[in-house]
Amino acid sequence: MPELPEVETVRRGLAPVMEGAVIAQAQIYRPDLRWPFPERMSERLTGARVLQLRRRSKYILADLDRGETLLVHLGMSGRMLVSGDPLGRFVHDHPAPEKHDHVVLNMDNGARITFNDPRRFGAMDLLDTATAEAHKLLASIGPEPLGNSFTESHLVGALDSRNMPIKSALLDQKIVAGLGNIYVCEALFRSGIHPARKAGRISKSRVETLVPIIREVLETAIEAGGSSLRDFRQADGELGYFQHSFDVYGREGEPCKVAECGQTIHRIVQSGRSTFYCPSCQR
DNA sequence: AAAGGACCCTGGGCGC
DNA sequence: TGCGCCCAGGGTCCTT
Repeated sequence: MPELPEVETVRRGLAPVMEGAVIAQAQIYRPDLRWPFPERMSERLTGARVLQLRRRSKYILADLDRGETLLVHLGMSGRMLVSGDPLGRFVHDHPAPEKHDHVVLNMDNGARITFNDPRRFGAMDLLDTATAEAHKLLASIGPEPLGNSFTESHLVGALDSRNMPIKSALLDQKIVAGLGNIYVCEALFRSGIHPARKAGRISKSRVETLVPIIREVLETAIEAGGSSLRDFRQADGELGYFQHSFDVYGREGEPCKVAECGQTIHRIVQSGRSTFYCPSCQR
């Protein structure tokens, strides 16, 4: 479910009920997701105050007041559901977990955050806050696309002499953080670049156009996701995803949205994943 | 070092 | 109603 905009939407949904609150009790219903949970995770979380929620790429980072940071990745199907009564009294009841509920954080303000993930490609870990960026999962991730270090010169340099298709290159988190299958397709469509084109053989000026386009695609998606947050129970970001209408993603056989184009959207498979594009608009 | 494929896991949709 | 197949927003690991 989550690319950068959806993860940011989840972070924004969780922040009001988690930041400043204490994890009164952490319930762990299985020993692992993608990897085993860290040692004594429940004890290390229970009683900790959440200082702030951050995001790095598709990871949510919850800095705790004990020098540790909870790292959360949603994988393909992970959700963080908010329930309970965050503005009311402490909720002591512990309803039976629903299917695929793996971790529940009962906050001292009455909010309950449930991590639900059917496919279990998600992950959780606890890291030292001071060295969080050096953590194995974060160390080699490229620049944040909405940050200052994602520049035209960075992207030109990162793609230079790369032999892989531009589609695969933009999915590579070392080149730029946070993009996934949907928004890569959308960004390539808007830039007019064919997804199979070799990354290193695209002209400098065309690569440069990708930078503002990627920013725009992500920012627009975040704004759309934000509108689904009015009901905080939908902090999982799902509405932000598919209520959005994409130009190409998932539109195989449907008409290109460019006026007068007349082509239909095509689907190809690149490194095992679907790519949607307009063969007329993208060269 | 770089590129491509298998693999992790569950569930939904489809054709038969 | 069941079965088998394909597909899905992510990422790591292994092989060339």
